[in-house]
Amino acid sequence: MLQLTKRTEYGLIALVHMVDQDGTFVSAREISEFYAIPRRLLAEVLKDLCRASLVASQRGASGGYALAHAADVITVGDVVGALEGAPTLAGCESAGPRGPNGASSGECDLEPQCPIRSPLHRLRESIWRQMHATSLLALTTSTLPVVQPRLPDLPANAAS
Amino acid sequence: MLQLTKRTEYGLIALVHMVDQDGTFVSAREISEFYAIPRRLLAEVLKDLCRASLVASQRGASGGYALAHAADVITVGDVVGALEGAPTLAGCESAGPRGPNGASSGECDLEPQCPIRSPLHRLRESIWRQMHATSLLALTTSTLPVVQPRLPDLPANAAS
DNA sequence: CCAAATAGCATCATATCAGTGCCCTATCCA
DNA sequence: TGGATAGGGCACTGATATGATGCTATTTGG
Repeated sequence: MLQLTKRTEYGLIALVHMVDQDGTFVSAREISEFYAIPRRLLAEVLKDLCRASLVASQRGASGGYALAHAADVITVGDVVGALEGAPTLAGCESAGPRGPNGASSGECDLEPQCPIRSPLHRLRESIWRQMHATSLLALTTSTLPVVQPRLPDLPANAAS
Repeated sequence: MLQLTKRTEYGLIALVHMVDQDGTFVSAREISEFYAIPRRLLAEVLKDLCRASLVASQRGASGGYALAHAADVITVGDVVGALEGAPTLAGCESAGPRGPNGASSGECDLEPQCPIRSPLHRLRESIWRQMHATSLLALTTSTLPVVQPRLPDLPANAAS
């Protein structure tokens, strides 16, 4: 559906929240109450982020979570990858190992040949790159561009 | 889940197939057999593409579908928009009308404030732009770059 | 008239996801 | 030392979207 899951959304919000509380451990309950996010669900998300070493956890009373790295190091791509895996766009490219030329060597479910596998690969990687070029710091400082390199203007041939 | 639906995948394949059969009407059955795509599902997809004026349909025997525009005019963004609507990334930005500055004026489900709405908007629009910059022609000529400007290299911290 | 093909609608099955509950372990503090 | 707080792990349920199919009507060419 080309949409981030609620889990990723919650994870991003929590991480951005931690950017402000620099260094201090924040409890999942505090975040969940502040943003009206279901407690347990947010806890699951933060746990996954902890497993991915994006946040550090502190158990026990007055414990909580804090960023494991600097805010300009953690990227949206990291969060997405940790919470929902790398995007695939088409089912073709699910797990096919890619050769040195970047073309997928994996099979496509659609036979005898899938005409969109390779180009969709590049589109996906482009999106993936953008997400990895967007840091938490960029999310907090809304005035800064999210993606460093400028992208081409929207072509006029967009029918939509 | 940040993944195109099967419907979009099938639609793209069908459209690319039509690029080769330039002008000639191709039946849904032919395409479905050639690529082993479920007949009925492909028919539904093509019907939606016809409603979106991306393809022209010819009813009756020896009928079928053909591109309604040139292959370099129809873009992946058009197909995605027609088959699954514009991507939203976060639930925040579902249908909020955007002001002249590009910032969403819509409400976010998460209160009192959603810290990721605006930046995610830009990310989404960037992805959206890429899709609209990728034409069917670019999908067929795999040797050409899908997106014009080069993007930064993928960081090594990509999970999975 | 018949066969082929689209148009439209309704339906079923399934995978994913959102959300919750229960129990355990760890830590702080009185 | 015990209680309260907070994370860790797991399993489970319900909702939603999607994949896939079936049936019927309508159109068109031979």
